Amino acid sequence: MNYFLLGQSELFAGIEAGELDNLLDCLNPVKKTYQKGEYICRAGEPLRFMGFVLSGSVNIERNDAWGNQSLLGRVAAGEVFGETYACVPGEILMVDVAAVEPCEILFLDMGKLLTICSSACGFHNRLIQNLVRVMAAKNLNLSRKINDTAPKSIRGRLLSYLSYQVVKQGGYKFEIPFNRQQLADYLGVDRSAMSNELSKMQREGLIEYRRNWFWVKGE
Amino acid sequence: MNYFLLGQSELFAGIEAGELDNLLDCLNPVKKTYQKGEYICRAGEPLRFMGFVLSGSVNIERNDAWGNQSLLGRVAAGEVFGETYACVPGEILMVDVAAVEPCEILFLDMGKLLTICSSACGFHNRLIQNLVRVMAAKNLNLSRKINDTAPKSIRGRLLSYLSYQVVKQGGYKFEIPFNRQQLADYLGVDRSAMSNELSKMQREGLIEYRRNWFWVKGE
DNA sequence: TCATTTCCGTTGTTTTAACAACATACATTC
DNA sequence: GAATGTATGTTGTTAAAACAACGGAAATGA
Repeated sequence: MNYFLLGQSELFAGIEAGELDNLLDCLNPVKKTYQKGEYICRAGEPLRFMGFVLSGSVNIERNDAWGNQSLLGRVAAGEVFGETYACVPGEILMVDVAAVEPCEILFLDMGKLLTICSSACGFHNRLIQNLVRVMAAKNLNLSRKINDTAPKSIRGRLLSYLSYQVVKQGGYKFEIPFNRQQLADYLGVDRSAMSNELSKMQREGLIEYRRNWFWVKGE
Repeated sequence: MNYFLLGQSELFAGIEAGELDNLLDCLNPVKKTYQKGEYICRAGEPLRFMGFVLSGSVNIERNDAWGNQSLLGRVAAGEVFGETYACVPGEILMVDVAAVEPCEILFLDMGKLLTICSSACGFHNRLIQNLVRVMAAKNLNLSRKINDTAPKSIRGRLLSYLSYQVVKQGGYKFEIPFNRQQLADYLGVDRSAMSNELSKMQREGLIEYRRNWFWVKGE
């Protein structure tokens, strides 16, 4: 097990390496590996475990009955997915989870995780607090996506997304983690129309960009 | 304090009346009252406490700089709001919280809530598990809103919303909790255009409706 | 019951984004 | 470095939603 990654992760933050063994014994996780492009979970299935990405990264996607795809987010190594569904018994997955690259996933039983196991593993409490923070952060990401898609115009959505990137990345020049098609999916707009709008915004001097690098011009 | 409501709520579910006193002593909550239309929290503020609605109900709204309003949801008595923000120190509110009617709010300190207080209040663990489930449920609601606004067409959004109501309310005839303007805000579309689309769908025999009552016709 | 207000549906116009099709730039591989 | 494939940008057309304005129905309150 990669203890360094675990220690670095949000979920296991603040738990000492010595305690991790106890904790993992208590949680009894299952490790699985996946190929690039392989589906880890499919919409419609129930989910009893939460997933912790040990290596690689996964996409959270929604593919509706008519073939429209919407990229909801990406989960990198050290991050988790499915914790929400795993908390609500009987709830079925609304999204697909797919491996972007080869990856290893650690599946954690939510029932065991939420049950304090007497004194055997002293850091169990800490784990739960971390989980709550992780869920809160994820919640905020969802809220952010809602904000970014709330404006009716493509420009409004782009400005919402880019403004937040300025704050998040702490500067007016930054790199975004999406290509055009993915950004368009995230914002719920047509790619070419979005490219068009980006061009206009650049001509008007609002922004400059080159591939994935953006420069938002002042206030 | 209304112990009956507390016992009925998700957050305090499974905690006996006798234990509630200990628990509340430990949490040391603050109670405030608000008038109809009054803002309980404003976007841009940080939030150190989570809110528990003792009576009345509140709207979660987003009002952007250009005056566009988007209704994100409603929180009724016995439900909570702001728990996400309260979990992430330094995070500022992206939304406004407004009283729909006169209401009483109990503010709970998240720091105290997440810290297990030795053996004094035995149901503290239960409270935390409840909180996690509440956050998960809220998370799913956000996901649902994202799903409902993912389709590009008004009809697609309506079908997404109505299909879920069928599942949620367990039947093809149901009442929705929004008026037309609020539903349009929730779906992120124009009210009159939505009315128009509803008419079309009724003419085509997909649905029937009368005010807030809807009847979704078959599969 | 009447007056007032709020809510809902309809229509026509305008704006905007989706869509399709193509051109160009970039990256990758051999 | 040539060839291929992928990503991005551009343009014109079409479809759809936003918008504005209004009429009528239903709820509300005196």
